[in-house]
Amino acid sequence: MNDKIGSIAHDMPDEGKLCELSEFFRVFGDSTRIRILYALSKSELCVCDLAQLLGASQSAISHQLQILRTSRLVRYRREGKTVIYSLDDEHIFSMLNIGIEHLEE
Amino acid sequence: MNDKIGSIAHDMPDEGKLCELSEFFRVFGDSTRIRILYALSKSELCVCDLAQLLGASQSAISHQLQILRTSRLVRYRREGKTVIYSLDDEHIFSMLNIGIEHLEE
DNA sequence: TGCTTATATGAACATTCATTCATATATCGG
DNA sequence: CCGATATATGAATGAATGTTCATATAAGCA
Repeated sequence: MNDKIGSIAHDMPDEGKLCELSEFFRVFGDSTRIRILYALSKSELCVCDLAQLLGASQSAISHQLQILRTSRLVRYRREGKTVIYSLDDEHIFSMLNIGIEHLEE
Repeated sequence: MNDKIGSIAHDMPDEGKLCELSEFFRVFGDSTRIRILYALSKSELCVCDLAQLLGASQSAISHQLQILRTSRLVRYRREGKTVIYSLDDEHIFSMLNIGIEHLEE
């Protein structure tokens, strides 16, 4: 059984990688951010649309968007006074769907 | 554009569902739990093996396993003095893999 | 230049959460 | 029954985190 542990230990990604992985998942672990991501999976949206849609303050949304930007989960571009956000890649979409599938069992 | 918001609002799952979804993801958002899940994706393991493998205290592992049990991410059975844990379903595995793929870009 | 709207950001506060320590429960061997 | 080993759990503590409030930046318009 020490062999078992040894071989698993050998196959494990290093702690840094698994830490990054948990940080990646943690970003999905907040309902405001999940709702932002879900909304963006339907359409690109500006900050004030998101705030209105989610019934949250502009500041709260902006703070959460910063986290999503830092994690590279969203893209953004400025158009005049507004800034328009969209999902960064399709992994995000499959991620949401796997979660939803899991809950629907 | 109010139409846009309206139709997205209409398509959004209710807040409760999206809250469950974020809670589900939050479970993956801790490096100790991720390492437990990763180890269990290789083989079923008892608590003391997990503790040794991860270099964590028995108590810390036990507390995290309780969270994983509550979220139905792991199964367990008693065998004599030891309790053996394993992954509960294959969604967990695809979940980990999507995360890993995402980081490897 | 001044005013308004849209967005970003820093500080403070309250809450959540992971770990540790101490202790309880459970199983086995003698 | 008693001691040893494996696991679970409650309380306490310190760290991480989401929101709010106030304010800063940026763009458009008169």
